Amino acid sequence: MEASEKSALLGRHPLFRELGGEVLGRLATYATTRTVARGTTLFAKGDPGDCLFAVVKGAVQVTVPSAEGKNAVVNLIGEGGILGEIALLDGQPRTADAVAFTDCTLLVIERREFVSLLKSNPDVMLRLLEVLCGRLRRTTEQVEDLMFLDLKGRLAKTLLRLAAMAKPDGTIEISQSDLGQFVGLSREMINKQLQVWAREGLIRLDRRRITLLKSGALERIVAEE
Amino acid sequence: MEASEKSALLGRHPLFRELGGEVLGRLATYATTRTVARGTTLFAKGDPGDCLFAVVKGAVQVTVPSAEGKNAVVNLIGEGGILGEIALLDGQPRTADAVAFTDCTLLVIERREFVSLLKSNPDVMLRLLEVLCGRLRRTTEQVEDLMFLDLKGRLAKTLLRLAAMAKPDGTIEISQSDLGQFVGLSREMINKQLQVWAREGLIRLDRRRITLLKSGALERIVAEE
DNA sequence: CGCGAAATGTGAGCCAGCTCACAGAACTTT
DNA sequence: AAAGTTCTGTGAGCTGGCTCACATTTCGCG
Repeated sequence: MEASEKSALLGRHPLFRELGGEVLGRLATYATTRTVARGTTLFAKGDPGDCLFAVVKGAVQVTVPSAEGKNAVVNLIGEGGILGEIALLDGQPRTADAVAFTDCTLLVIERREFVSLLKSNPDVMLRLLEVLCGRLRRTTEQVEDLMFLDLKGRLAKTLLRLAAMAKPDGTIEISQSDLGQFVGLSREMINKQLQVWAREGLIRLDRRRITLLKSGALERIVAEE
Repeated sequence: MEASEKSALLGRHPLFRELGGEVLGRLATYATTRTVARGTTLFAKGDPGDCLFAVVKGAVQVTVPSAEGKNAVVNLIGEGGILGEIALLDGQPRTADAVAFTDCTLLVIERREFVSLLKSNPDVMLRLLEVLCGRLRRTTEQVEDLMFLDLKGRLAKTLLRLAAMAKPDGTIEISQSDLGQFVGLSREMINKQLQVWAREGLIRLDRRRITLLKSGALERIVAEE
């Protein structure tokens, strides 16, 4: 990828939006592009965290692994999102695994570069604070959901969230087992609930695809708990 | 409380540690002291967040309320901790309730003051980034725990965490129902498990007090899941 | 001191979500 | 087109944690 292209890509991200052209250019020259296939591990929990990723195309899954091989998805970073900032900032090991959820192209920025950018651009730091606040709100909400919502509520909420990130036609491309990991519930139960909603006409099921037909009804299900 | 006293208190907090005396002094004159009794609500979820709290003495419980009156504790901020920074930073409503867990004395800093401090002191911003990273790690860990640990694991972990915050004699002063809210499980189940551990000699139970006798054993319980 | 409130201890039964165990369907590889 | 592999659909039975319902103890206080 060309430097000017990278520069344009980075500039599109909220974190870097306000940077002047020349700073952006410098950052872009140091950023490397990486293209990976679905399923590729970008980093694993416990690794030293020495770089920041920006998603140019595709989506990356952030998951925490359990002792017994089960994974729980804590976040899905779509186009224009960044990931890996925490370990980068505090120098501690990574808290989670990151795996390409689709084929992806990414920009990788080394710690050294990023830190020096931060030091010379307080605006970026402010932006970063905002990004972290957003993350914290999301994660706190997830704690709430785990404590207070049951299968229906959590599943409905997850579907709505995924739909919001995906194509605007309300179609979600995901296998039901993957969906189970997003929701944090067993594949079988997910399937049973989806069947119910399909019979009620709220959604449409195809292989590796879910189409939301009545999002309003799903929203009501989330709310009523 | 006197200004010099406030100044000293603030200076003790990691967030402000590196500030020069005169900046600290200015901050201190604008900070107001507030003393509240156990159970006082500092703010509620949904409120506009226009101030930052620093805990001088006592501890503050951060909880999220559910529709049906149940509360789940997401954090406990002890002496030297701060709270309320998220809503302050991003201007959104508060994500959670904050209630004095013990009698408390607090310092309250208005948004206006804090933001101007931030702008003129990039060091503080860096510190703040660290604080947020820490919060995010904690919250993510809580998500993990909710997904992967059962009653025993979560209870053991909570006990260890509370013990680490409390007096060094390994004694925790809390009612079992409050403990239930910390762990996110029913008071009855908490009680039954505590009984088991008491019989096994891992802990000692008194009214509103739990004493850890063999923390090692509890740590092992957390680990083996 | 005695009464109400708060905190603890414990059994009984319920139920959401889990696991296990398949069966069929739909892709993909050779 | 045959043989995997990955998905989906579904029943049966188990179980951890919940709720409900009390009994008991301890504390605060008028």
